[in-house]
Amino acid sequence: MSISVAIVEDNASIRDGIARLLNATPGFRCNQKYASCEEALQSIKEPLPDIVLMDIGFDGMSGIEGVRRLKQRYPNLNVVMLTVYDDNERIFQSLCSGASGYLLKNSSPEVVMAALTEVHRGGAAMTPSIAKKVLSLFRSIAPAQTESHNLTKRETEILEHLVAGSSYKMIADALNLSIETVHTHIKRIYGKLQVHSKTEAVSKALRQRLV
Amino acid sequence: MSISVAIVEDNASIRDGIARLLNATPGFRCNQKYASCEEALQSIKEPLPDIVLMDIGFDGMSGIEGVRRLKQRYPNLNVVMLTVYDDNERIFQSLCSGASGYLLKNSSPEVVMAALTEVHRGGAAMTPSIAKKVLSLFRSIAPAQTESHNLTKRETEILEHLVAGSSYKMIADALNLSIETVHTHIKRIYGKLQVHSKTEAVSKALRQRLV
DNA sequence: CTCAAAATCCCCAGAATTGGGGATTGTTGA
DNA sequence: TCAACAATCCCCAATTCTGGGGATTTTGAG
Repeated sequence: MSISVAIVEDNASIRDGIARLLNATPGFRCNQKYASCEEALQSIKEPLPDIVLMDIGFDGMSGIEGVRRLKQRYPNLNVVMLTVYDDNERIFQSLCSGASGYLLKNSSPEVVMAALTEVHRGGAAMTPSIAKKVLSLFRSIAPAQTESHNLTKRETEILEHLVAGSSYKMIADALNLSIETVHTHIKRIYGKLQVHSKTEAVSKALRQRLV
Repeated sequence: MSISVAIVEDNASIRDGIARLLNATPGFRCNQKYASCEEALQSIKEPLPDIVLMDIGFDGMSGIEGVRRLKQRYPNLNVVMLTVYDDNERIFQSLCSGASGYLLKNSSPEVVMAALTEVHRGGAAMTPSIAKKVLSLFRSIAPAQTESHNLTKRETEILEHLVAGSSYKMIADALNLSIETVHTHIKRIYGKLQVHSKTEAVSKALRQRLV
């Protein structure tokens, strides 16, 4: 079965060009074309396309807002941005809104096709220059280095349950332990993390990526 | 001028295989091979290679620590990880340590060569499955989401104190409120976040970047 | 001004958490 | 082999939370 692609792009000649290209390429097909996000949000429905190719620069709703709403309605839908913008803000917003890829319009048709194939396989695709910026953004927002608290396996396991919001009793049931054992483990966790409550432990665990 | 590549890889046959492959490919050359990070850090010097291909799984210093030190000494050096590991933690640490790419060892030689070319051009390279994880990590550490559970200002403030690990009493003292007021606010927060304990609230707050 | 929402405060009772104490059984590395 | 450590379980008392009820005062938008 070929990969079905929907296009959201306001420029008619670009839109039709891509559609023609897709339909002329074995393994791809395109039978959904939209000139705006509003139109796409209104008209798109089951059966969903495998991938939506989304422009960003629209007059009305931006492509970024479009991705957000599409992903909200169809969380498993793959959306790939195809745009001329390569500024950090748009990249950042697009990816945070759930885009599975970010391609520049100067990419060759082969690169775009390859990217669509990869996304369809469950991967993500970015042109190298975008990837570079993503890594740079990544580092800029990365949290502080995690220090080691050498928690034991059991302690880590219990900490995960704490993060999930479980009570002593729920943890005991889930792990087939007595509540007192859970109590003991948690006391040790508190000692190692230097905290005095579940909330502090959860906060520290999440912030320092212990779980 | 061809792209010069240094290899850091403990398995001799893999190491030599990649070197031979590079030297047999027009546009590439490899005349620096190291079996450990220690060796690489000691022996590598001007003129630097264009790219270092770095394994992760070493007996001594890990490849991640290796990248960190290499980038510390030569900030402009491009390091690309080439490894079998695809867990979030190693990916995260590698990229934060300054790697310009992350490839899996099951990648075809063509893909590796293409990636090296892109990195040499100033881009970054990841296999699609890694890119997917990077985007997922990216979202998980991204700053504040505007999407909210419409907590009021006071409620958000109190939620922050909960995340900091404060008890009702500590919050009351910090904000000059009665404990009962704190109690009331927290009850409302629980309702809005759909949780039933401080731990759950903290976990949700941190995961959804509400604070 | 007026009304709804936000913010403040109070009581109660059952449940949960915290921090002490202690103990036993395996496992494991020196 | 033996000490260190992980993992398991128990008791107690003080404190803290949680989930129900209320209630009043401020504040902000229309």
